Amino acid sequence: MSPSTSSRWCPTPEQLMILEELYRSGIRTPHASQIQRITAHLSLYGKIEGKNVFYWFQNHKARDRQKLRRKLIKQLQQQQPYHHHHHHLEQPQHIPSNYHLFNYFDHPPTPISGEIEVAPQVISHNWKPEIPSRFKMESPTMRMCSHDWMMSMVDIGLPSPCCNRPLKTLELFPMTATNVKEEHTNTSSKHLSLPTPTN
Amino acid sequence: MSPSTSSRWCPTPEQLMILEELYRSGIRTPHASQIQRITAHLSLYGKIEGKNVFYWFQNHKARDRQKLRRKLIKQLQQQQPYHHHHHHLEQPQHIPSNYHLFNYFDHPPTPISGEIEVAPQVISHNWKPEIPSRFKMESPTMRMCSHDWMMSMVDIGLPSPCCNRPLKTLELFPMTATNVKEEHTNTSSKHLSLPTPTN
DNA sequence: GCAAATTAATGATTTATTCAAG
DNA sequence: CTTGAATAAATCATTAATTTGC
Repeated sequence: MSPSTSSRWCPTPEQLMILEELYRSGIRTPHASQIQRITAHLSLYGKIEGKNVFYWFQNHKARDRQKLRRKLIKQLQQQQPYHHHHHHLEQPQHIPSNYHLFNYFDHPPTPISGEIEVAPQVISHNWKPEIPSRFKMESPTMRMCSHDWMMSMVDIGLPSPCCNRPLKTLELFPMTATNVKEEHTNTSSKHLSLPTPTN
Repeated sequence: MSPSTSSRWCPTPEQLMILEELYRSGIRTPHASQIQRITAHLSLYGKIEGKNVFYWFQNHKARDRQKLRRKLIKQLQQQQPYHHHHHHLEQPQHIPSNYHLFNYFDHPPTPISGEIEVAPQVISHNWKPEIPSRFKMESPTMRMCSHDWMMSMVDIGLPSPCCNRPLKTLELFPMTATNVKEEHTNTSSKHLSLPTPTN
């Protein structure tokens, strides 16, 4: 392939440095006007289009998050193997039956005073956990498979027919493989591409 | 930090996933019986109490709404940053934030009326992605030095005046409207590494 | 040293999900 | 109930790094 007909943008070191500096400064998903300016200034250092800037931030953010997610999963899995579920654990710890009153009062006894709790949000998106086999089907409360359990919960939660969302089959529990389905090696479909791009 | 010394609940990935699945399925404010059951099942995966479940739903719902609200406000506000200092390269072209969608909207302009067109996915693999000319930048003439320019970009990107540098430990305020507060790894660049000057 | 072969990074696309407006 | 807008996740595809045999 001729170098003049490169099919995708190849950032120059200066462009990359500036993009990373912007990212480091907090920009994650720039909008149209920002993309426009960034593109204009980065074009001083080489050929670039707005879509390149857009894609760069998308990918960088996603892969940053992916990295962090993987790190956290590893940490959490190595930290505590979570002993229990031995005997009568199906007794939950002391739910005062006035919990429903919280819904009315909406004032927790220990007020979370405005600050943002980070922990759930950090790892709040999809990820594929790896459940050791000893956690699979042992406890008496796990007789129901979790999909069924979830369905029953949703059933209770939605007595009125307001949410008929199809509830696409999300894999809550990976079946057997201890594979965190990342690192997808792209040896799957390597058919040759068309020879002459119309550039 | 050891989990035994942790003063607050730290959800395991399994717990978090199940909670999010329940949330996605429509549960927003579970009542006492639901909380009880959810807690019972989640306790298979780690230490948890009913109040954790309760608070999780409260917080998740609130932050979901907050995120949406801020996103909408932001994207409305970012339509007018055009009265900055000097803008002789400002083009009236409107770059939407979703560049990728333009492949759908743009390339098959329905040449044949009255016939169902072939689904774009069928032919999209060998499609030569060329952004229409209205997205292409003209050669910029702005010569602001990159530091000042970067600051202005960050200014736009950060409506909150409190964070203009990466906080290493904990970030209480979201920098952009829609991001999840993950921390970045600064060493992702292979071509250049910036020695983090602003400290 | 060098290319061919292989692997890792990353740019570019597609798909799915969300909320809310119509 | 449908659709629009936005974007995150997943995937595809190409380039760069690197490994390997010579």
